Amino acid sequence: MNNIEKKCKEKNVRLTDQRRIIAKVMSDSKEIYGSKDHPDVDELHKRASAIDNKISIATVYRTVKLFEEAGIVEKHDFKGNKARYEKSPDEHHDHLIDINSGEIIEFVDKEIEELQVKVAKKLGYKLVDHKLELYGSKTKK
Amino acid sequence: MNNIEKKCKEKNVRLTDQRRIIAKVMSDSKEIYGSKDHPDVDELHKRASAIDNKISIATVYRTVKLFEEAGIVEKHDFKGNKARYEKSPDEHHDHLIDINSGEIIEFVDKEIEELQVKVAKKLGYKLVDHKLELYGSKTKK
DNA sequence: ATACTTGCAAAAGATTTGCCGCATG
DNA sequence: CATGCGGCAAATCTTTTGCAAGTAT
Repeated sequence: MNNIEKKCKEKNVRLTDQRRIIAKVMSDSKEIYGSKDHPDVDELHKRASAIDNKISIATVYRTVKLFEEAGIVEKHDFKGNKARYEKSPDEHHDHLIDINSGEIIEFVDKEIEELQVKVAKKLGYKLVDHKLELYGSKTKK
Repeated sequence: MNNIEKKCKEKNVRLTDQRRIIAKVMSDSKEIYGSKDHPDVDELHKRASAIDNKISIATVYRTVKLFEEAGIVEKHDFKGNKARYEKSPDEHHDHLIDINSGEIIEFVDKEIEELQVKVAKKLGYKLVDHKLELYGSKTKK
């Protein structure tokens, strides 16, 4: 039983064949495709279809939304196009997107995290969520 | 002649009646609606229509895209919904969005800015662009 | 048994585009 | 005059939804 299935149990999200498949596809995502992998719904549907070819894209949409609301996966709206998903990481991280290759690098910077809280507080707010995306091009060395 | 019109001249963006109207609406945006104002295309169309009621929404779409590509306005994809626009500020800033009221507060934090460059460099990248959005709720005092 | 899920196709919401007459430089 | 622009409606793309039938607990 993968991580996502466990979380479904915890959160009382009913498991079905389709959801199990989508859970598996998302759980496997990184191992198979590397750290750059943040699939969109189409891609998830493709991968899920390889396991069960009658799964519909509507179900994929419904399932990622369900998982997102349960805090099981994270949705990202990187520049421009469709939403992309990754399973909720154990520790939070942000993303650097290679503007040439599209590759996504995950990173954490404690200092930046702390400063965000501080900035919000200074403005009279409690920080609830944040989004930090860096866009860059590889330094030719 | 407003700021946006000036920039159009500079960048050789041809001015037309419609574009002048949209430029004016965006230039006025802050003065009229306050710092929270980051209108979406519908809203821009509404405001433009008040000046010239035959302006079409397709033109608004085409114009904001044109302005964006010329670096004259900035496009934001805040959580979830449609794109919102503001005229390119003289100095860059980021946004804190009040998750209850939708109000948008602009801020700059030099330290965070510098850390971003540093993080990118550490990962082997030159920082080209970034997006930082804080989502928070007002601290009850 | 009952409430929740799924697949399908249709609908919806946002944005883009083809065409053709019209304006701008 | 030549090139580019604007209006309209149709097209596209992504995501959501109504419905009838099937499934999980």
